[in-house]
Amino acid sequence: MNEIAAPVSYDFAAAEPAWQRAWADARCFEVDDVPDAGRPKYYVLEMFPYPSGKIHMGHVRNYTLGDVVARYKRARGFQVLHPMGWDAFGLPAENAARERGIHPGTWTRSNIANMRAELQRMGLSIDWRREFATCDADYYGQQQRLFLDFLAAGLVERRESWVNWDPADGTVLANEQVIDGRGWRSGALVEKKLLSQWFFRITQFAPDLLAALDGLNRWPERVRTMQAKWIGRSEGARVRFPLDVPEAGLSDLEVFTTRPDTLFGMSFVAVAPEHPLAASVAARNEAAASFVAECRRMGTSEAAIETAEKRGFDTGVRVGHPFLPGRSFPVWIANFVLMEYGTGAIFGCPAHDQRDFDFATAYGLPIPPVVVPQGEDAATFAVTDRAYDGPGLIANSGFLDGLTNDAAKAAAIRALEATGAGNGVVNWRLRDWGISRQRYWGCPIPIIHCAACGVVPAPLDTLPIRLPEDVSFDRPGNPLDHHPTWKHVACPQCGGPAARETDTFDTFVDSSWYYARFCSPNADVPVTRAAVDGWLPVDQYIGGIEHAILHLLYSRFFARAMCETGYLAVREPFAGLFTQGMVTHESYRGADGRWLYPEDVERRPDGSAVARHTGETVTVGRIEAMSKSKRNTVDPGAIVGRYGADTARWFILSDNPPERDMEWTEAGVAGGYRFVQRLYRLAQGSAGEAPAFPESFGPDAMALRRATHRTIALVTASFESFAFNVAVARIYELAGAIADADKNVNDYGMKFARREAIETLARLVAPAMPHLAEEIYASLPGTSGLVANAAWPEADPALVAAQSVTIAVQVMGKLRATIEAAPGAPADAVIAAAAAEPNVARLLDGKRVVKRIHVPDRIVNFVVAP
RNA sequence: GCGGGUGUGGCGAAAUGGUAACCGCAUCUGACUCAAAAUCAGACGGGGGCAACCCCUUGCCGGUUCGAGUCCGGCCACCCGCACCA
Repeated sequence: MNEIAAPVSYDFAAAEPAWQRAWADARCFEVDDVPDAGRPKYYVLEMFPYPSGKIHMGHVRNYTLGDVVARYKRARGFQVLHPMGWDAFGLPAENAARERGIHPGTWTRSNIANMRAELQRMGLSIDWRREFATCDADYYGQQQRLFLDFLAAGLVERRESWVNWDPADGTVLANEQVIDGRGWRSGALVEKKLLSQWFFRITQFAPDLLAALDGLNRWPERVRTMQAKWIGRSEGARVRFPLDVPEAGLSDLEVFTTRPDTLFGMSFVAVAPEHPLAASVAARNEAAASFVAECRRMGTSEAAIETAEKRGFDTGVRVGHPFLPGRSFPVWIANFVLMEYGTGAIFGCPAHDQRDFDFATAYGLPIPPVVVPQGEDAATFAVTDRAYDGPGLIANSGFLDGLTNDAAKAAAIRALEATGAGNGVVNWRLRDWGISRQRYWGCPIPIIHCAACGVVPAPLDTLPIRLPEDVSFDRPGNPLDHHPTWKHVACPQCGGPAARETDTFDTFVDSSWYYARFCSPNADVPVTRAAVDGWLPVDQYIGGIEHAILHLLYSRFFARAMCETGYLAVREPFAGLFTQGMVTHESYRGADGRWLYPEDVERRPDGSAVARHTGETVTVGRIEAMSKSKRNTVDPGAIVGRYGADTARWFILSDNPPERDMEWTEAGVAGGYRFVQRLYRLAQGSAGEAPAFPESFGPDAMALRRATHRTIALVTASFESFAFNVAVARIYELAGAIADADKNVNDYGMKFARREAIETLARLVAPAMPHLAEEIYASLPGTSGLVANAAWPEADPALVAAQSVTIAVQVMGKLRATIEAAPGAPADAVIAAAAAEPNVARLLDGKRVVKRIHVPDRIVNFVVAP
């Protein structure tokens, strides 16, 4: 990094804190819990941060984007709710406690203090009075109350279930937190384990969560697609196959299929290793038991990676077939059948399903074809190399013969329903949300377990159930569980000895309703109706794409659940969603292969790089997302210290479109810094006197005024569409136009035009560079108050309208000349002028013009005969 | 495999179906300076031509259109998400 050696005219280090104080003193960004009915509201929210200790560039980008929107909307006359808080529960605090003996609360509070100061240095327009952390008892106590209301409303249930067990963290993970068979945080291989767990019944809302995606037209298409796939609706049938001999207390085996049209092509039935029937067989058959145990070891991990090999175990159990009386089929345990999907059992139709085909081939099972593609003969068609899963006519299928797939599906379902052997159903991929975590640093689940009364909700007047402070992390497992006294309480029902639930909520619960709490953060109920009715939904939510599924789906569920329990009227919490790209940087490695921080590397003009202190040669690696492991991070604090917050914000906005990944470069920041200084210097030229509106303007002054008003219109349009980089380009142009004008006459009209341009510039850059904007605005004569409270500039339509337009002249679609014309000039005159252009006339000479295209103020195109 | 996205100068990029490359970064040249930095001015997709001008160029091939970066069809590459979902 190069030091800025030049004499600095704008002292951002003094100005930025001063303006931040001025905004705080004027309470510019504070709004009421209940918005004014008379003014439009706008709720801007960025995903709140986990208090890891320091902000990173991803935060800077996220909060800069949100702040620009908030300040812009405020200038446009909206009352803007723009809050900030902390997603403060979670495992890192416990890790810090184990590793360094710091209490998780102490660690978290000190991180929050640090990060709050860093965010405040960015000059964000936040109503800090609304700040809270999810580890505040005021917050998580209300969350406990929500849970109890959800429980009473039938939205929560407790059940035994196979869970994903993270042996490294000693906790349960949701399916969504298992990535490639590994814990999303620890990276440890996940095992299957049977535990009693609390579940939010999110599947109740599956149809609504899917259908409502259509209405979220201010969400990125890909996020909606990801959610739709995650919810995973599929139409099919449940089919019951009678067991020849009852097994596991079952007289039949239930299967889900989307292909009831291929029921006559059945070759076998297969159940998941976790299926009760598999357990029952394993109980009396050692070989089956060892197969099941092997599958469990593989868990979701190896299986996901080694997708190829299909393995199974023939249980010896046999089932009948609803359409084929007298026939019987084998029941296998198969490693590719998922207990979590459908009924945990399938019927195998190898001819028309590739997985079943692979399995049947491996174990020598029959492959009877029942769907005949067009052009094939039912008598001779056979499936040999791979399954045929395309369309065709049904054959070898009794009453279904000759039907199309769709007709056969319907007919098969009718037949199943008539005999009671099955029925048509819609199946969902979405699973209920398991929320129990065996951890200390989370919100305690407000439940008491009594030997006599069973599961008893904690009485409302005992909330919040606070975490105990005196906990030890000197042994593995959950400190709440081995706390000497905390969990021992009297049963609220019978008064006998009972124990608190020692599990805490998944931290995704904490972040599923914080947007609602921000509306009335100090209420002694979870939310107050007038506040949430006034402010929700969030008009613009901004954050990373990594939360496209989990956090957003859970929040959508919570809004629905809070509607059902009377807290909200809004079922969709986020009307608009913007997903920003990542911040990337070059990575560097020393000769010995270790990663180097950018601040320790010097780029040479020839493109090579050396270590700043040792001079050793450095290899420049890929440009990738900033990460601690690659050490390609840049500390926002250092950047703000060296260049100021406005420069950092400006560079972030100017570099590229915000939804794309941006590359953080030293040259880019330095460029932003130069513009900050340039703007400041330009503004000095209009200090000192306040010109009144002149009687007339010279041509140069008029040109500058037109540039000013055109810029207002263009920047406004760009802001509306999140095209901040385009807005920046237009602002650069206006700055250039002022500098150009300074070379010309400086009459009275020009003085006015120049001052108007400078003031406009200050207001236009205010959302992006709020401190500099105030500094400039205050230096101009005739201004008063803060830009933060000023209205957005209005473009004068008369000055925006072009005085003359450049019309492209084409011959046969190729550009041959341009002409100037008055806007709206009649077609005849424009075409005549175009034809008179020497270059055009030359090309038209001797040719027959068959068509003259004229698009007003745009283009003339002559089409000539060949 | 399925779904989504992206592909334009050295780089980040711009462009209601209507002058492709605005603006910035980097680079080069000039002014200022003893000198450098900063600042200011200019050049900057490729090729041809003394010039006027001409040709080529938005991943590739084709189509629609007076006109395509933009719309349609088919490929290629890369990125992201999901993935034994029955």
